[in-house]
Amino acid sequence: MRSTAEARRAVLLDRAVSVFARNGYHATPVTAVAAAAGISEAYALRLFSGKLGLFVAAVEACHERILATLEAAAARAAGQEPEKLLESLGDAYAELIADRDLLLLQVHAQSVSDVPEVGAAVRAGYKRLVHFLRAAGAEDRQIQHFVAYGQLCHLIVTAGLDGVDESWARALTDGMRHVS
Amino acid sequence: MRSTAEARRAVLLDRAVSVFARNGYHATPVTAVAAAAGISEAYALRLFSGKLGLFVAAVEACHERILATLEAAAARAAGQEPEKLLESLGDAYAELIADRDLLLLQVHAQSVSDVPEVGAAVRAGYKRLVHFLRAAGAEDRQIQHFVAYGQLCHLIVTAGLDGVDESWARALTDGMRHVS
DNA sequence: GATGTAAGTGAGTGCACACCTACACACTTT
DNA sequence: AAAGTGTGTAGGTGTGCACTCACTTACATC
Repeated sequence: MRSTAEARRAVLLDRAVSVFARNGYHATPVTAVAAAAGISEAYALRLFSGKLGLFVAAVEACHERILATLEAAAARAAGQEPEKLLESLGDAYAELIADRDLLLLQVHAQSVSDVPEVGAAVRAGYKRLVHFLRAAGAEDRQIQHFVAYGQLCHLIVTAGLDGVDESWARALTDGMRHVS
Repeated sequence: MRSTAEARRAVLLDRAVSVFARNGYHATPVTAVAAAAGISEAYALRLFSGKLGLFVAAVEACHERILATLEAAAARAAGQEPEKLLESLGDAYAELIADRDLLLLQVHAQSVSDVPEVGAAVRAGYKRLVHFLRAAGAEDRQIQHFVAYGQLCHLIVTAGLDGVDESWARALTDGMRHVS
């Protein structure tokens, strides 16, 4: 027993987020994820009972990490009025543009939402996000605004707009604070 | 000669938008698109020199149709002040939630943007959109807002949020005007 | 009616990939 | 030391799919 299955699952998930983020669900073979985690394809499949299970778990892990980021930012900016807090959270989300992985995976998950299990996971993620923002004191209108601009972040990352130095691209990226 | 190649290409493209919209690039076999257009797979492949060419052409057709929709809305609301005009355009875009196809394909295209040809097509689409909105008199800040909420439409459609009758989902869909 | 050309297809070919089965190893328990 | 249990893998199987090629029609031109 080199390791426990639970521990393997954890590192496999971590790698899965990155690898799936690169090419999406259908375009990444399980071998790629398994190789990144240093285990065999067969074992990876068995640890999550199939490719779909692995992907869904990766999406959930992605949500987990995003929520954690936002919670950390909220804790850091505690005590501010809701307006300022929301802005801090927005900045925190925009910071993820640098990571790319988490935002990319969100987009890939969205595009596979027609698979019931994935769609459910995506909805669950946004449900949690909305609940979190409400608990932070945000109005529904502000939440909608937050999510809309979050989606804009996704576009910026997937289309690589932050690497385009043209006026039209800057119209979309301006004000989206991130260390580029 | 039942038909000209050009005519075939047109109907094939039309079907391709719908069929690719359903399951995305990697998950839809060319046979499905060809069948929907009533021609053989071999011929479909040859008409667009490969699956990738077909997909990119479909994405471009999608942009074409969206721009046409917006231009029509702009013509309808001509003479209004920019504020009102932008609102009309936003409504027009939200109407597409009913169609689903055009918005779904946008998301799928985004998720395959790591393929250079697709990424270029996606960027070209947004470039045209920004130029159009500028010509309509919109400020960059308004354009960014327009696109952000457009992305929110994409989320609503792909995740099927307009079919979820829960409070958190309504926080995201409220005010997005569309005939549901 | 012979020749040319463009439209259109059926039947492959090869490959990538998800999943399975049988087996091997490590470590524990009695 | 024998048996049991959980970790891990090598290799095989079947299938789905993009792409090719040889071939057949439909029409045009002379």
